[in-house]
Amino acid sequence: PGIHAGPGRGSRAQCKHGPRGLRPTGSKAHRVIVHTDLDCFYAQVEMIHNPELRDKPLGVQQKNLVVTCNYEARKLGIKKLMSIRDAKEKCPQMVLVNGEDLTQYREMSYKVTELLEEFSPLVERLGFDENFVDITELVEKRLVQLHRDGCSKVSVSGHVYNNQPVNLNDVMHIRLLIGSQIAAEMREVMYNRLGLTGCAGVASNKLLSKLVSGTFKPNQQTVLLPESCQDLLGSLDHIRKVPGIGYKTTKRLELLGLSSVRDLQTFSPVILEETLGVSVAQHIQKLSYGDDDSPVAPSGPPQSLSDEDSFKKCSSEVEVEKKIEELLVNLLDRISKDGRKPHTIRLTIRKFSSAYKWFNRESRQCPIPSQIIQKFGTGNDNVLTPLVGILMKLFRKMIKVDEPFHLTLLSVCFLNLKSLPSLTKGSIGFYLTQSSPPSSSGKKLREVTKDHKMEGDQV
DNA sequence: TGGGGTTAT
DNA sequence: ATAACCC
Repeated sequence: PGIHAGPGRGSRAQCKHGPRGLRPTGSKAHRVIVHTDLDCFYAQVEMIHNPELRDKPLGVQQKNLVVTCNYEARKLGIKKLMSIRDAKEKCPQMVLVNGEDLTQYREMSYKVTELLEEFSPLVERLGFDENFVDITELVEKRLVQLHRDGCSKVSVSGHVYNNQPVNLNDVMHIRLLIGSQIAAEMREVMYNRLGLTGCAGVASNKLLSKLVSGTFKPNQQTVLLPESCQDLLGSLDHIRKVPGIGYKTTKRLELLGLSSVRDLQTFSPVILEETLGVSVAQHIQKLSYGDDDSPVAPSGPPQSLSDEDSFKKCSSEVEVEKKIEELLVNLLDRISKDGRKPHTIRLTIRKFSSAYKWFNRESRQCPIPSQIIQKFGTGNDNVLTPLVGILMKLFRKMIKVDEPFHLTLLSVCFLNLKSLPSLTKGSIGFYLTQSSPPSSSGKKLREVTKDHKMEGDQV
C-alpha cells in the first residue's frame, strides 16, 4: 500500500548513534496515538521459523514456565505463565520450544519498530512486542488532503469501541477514523513484510490507546472515540488493570479501601497525596480519569544490554565465575554488533530465600576503565578476562565468599552506552569533554564531567 | 514465575 | 543502588 509518510528518520543503523530524548512534539491538545500489540509474540516468531508448528498447540518455555503460547494451545486451556507441569497435565500433546535465548525475538522486535518508524519517527517501544506511535502529524496531512478532495467520505477501519456512532461533523472523530485507517495499514504491512499479526488501538493518548487495543483480541483493532472514554475505564474490573498502577501501588490503594477505577477517581486527593506522595498520587489519579499527557518518547537504540540466567543453585565462587563468563561472552557479541561501547558494567544477583524470591535482587556497578573501553572493537577475547575480573570484585562486594551462599540468579548488564569516536576535534563530543566543569548546567556536560571524575576509581 | 527492559528517587 | 513500573 502506498502509505509511506515520507523519509521518516532513516534506518536504525543510520540513527543508532543519534541522541535520545530530543523530542520534536510538544504537548498537543488533539493527538492521535496508535498502540500496537503483537499476538503471542514469541510463539509467532517460532511458527515463522518452523511453519510445521502452525496448526499444533505450541508453548514457549523458559525454565519451568510456559511464558507464552499460540492460540491452538489457548483453546486447550493453556495460559501465559503457566507452569510446565500444569501445562503438560492440561495438554500432554503440546509442543514445547525453548525460548530462553531471546536473540531471534529481539531481532524481530526491532524490525517491527523500524517498520513503524516509516509511518512516524515518534515510536516508543514497550517490551519486545508493543509500540506506541504518535501519528498526529500524519493524520493532519491526510485531513488537509481530505479537505482539498472536497470532504469526501471517511470510514472507520476495524471496530469502534462500544459501537459508538461516528459524528462526521466532529473533527476529532474524523482524526481518529483516519487514525484507524493508518493503524490498519500498519498491521497490513507488518503482516506482508514480516508475517506478523497483532492488535492495534487508536485513541487520543497512550493510556487510552493501550487500554482500547486489547478489546478485540487476536489480530483486530479498535478505535476509541472520546465519548466512550469513561465506559472503557469503567470496564476495567480493578485499578491494577490501569497501566502505571503496579503491584506496590495497588497494595497501598487496597489498604485505603480502593479497588475500582471509580473508587480512585472519587477518592480524596489530599489523603491520596499523604499516603503515596504528591507525584504518584496526582499521576495515578489523572490516569484514573483517562488523562495522560505523557509524550510518545522515541526509544531509539537500547539504553542497556543485559544477559541473565536463573537456576536452582549456585554456591561456589568457581561456579559463579563460569556463569559470569558465559553471560559475558554473549553480551560481548551483542555489544560489538551494536557498535557502541559501554562505560558502566553491573552485576546483579538473587539470593535464595524460601519466601517470595522475586523481590530480592541486589546489584553493584562500576565504571569500565578507559583502557578496556578502547579495546572493545578489537576482538572480544581482549576484554573478556579483565571484565570477568571486575565482575568477580563486584561479586565479592555483595557476597562474603568464605561464608556459605546460595544464588538463584546472575545477571550482567552493560549500560551507559556511548557511540564511540565522537572525540575528534570539531565534534560536539570533543568540546563537551574538554575544559571547565562549572560553566552552564547542561545535562550532557555534567554527565561527561562526572564520568571523568570516576576514572581511576574503579572497584 | 522468565528474561528482558525503562524511569524516578 | 534501589525501587517502582512495563512486557
